[in-house]
Amino acid sequence: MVILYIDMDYFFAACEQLKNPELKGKVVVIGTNKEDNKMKGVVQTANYEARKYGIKSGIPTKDAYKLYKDLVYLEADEPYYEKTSKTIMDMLKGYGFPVEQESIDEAALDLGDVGYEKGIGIGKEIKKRINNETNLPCTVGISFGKTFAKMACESSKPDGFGIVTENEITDFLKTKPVKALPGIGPKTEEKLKILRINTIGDLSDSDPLLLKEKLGIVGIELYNLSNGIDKSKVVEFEEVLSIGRERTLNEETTDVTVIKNMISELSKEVFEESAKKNFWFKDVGIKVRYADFTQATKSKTLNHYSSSEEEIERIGAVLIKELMNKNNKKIRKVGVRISSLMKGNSQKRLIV
DNA sequence: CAATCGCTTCACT
DNA sequence: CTAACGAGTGAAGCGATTG
Repeated sequence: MVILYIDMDYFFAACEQLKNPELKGKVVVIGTNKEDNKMKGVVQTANYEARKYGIKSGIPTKDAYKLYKDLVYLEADEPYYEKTSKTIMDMLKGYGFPVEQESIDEAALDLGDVGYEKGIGIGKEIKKRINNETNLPCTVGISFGKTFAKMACESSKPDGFGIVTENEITDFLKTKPVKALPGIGPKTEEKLKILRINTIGDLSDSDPLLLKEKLGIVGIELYNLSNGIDKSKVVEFEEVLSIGRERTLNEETTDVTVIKNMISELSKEVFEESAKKNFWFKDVGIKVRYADFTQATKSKTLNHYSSSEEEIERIGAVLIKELMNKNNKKIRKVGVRISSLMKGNSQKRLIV
């Protein structure tokens, strides 16, 4: 089995540099927020010039300015990135292998049993075509499992090409920090650190039962990966499980009217997104983040599938009221989400 | 006792 | 150097509830 993993390099920033070549060589940051309240947001993508100064995804924008005061801040131009993404994904699908789109700028191809030699040939060609046809840089990874292909890709960035075979996997993994495994973030890293597990090698030498106890099912998957066992599969049609929108308010507040207005706005956006994709939903949920950064959520399962904007908004209003009655802490951010989705085709109009 | 519900936690970019 | 107060999106996990 040969899996090809393609990941665009600093995708949003690269797209912006394509639109405006004058940005090349400059420190560029795409933020999560609009220009007017950019200091309340975080960095979504930073180009490599920015990364040299320690600016990376997830850090507060105001910290990015501390690291480099003359950076170029840009709002995300999602429609443009989506369009570019589609061009790339369509090209990948043209090869006829199963393709899983992992995100807006990542995809995995299952080349089946073509062997590494042919796989590398196809990978090189794809990389070249992406460079030629979009003028954007990307990195390609090849391995015998999706997760390992992703890791091969990650470790070859930027503008690289990484191959890890069955024979090489043990050496490839053993000295890397556990954080290099997809799915291990700060929290899991910390839990493992307490167990004195710092590298993937440590993980492979650890007791799987202990991992299961401390991390649940995830622990077993990590144990397998650390031992060179990658069960992940390329899934062509990954189904969407939920659609949500959340937004930070201009100022922290306990004002019901302000909150309800935001709920309406978000409900509308969620509805539009679901209508565009032709989804019906059976669950509506809301989320708030208080001024102290603690979070709370509340959700309601309907007794039927719905496709009504009014219903999202109405339930959202009820739920937020229940949440606000419980305490009157200031609210910083609210979110609306629908889940238990079903394609609303004429064929299946299920009333439960 | 398995499926569903309601909610929290976590990992990305 | 470390703790910290930063957005938005989504999936997964888990205990409680229910039929």
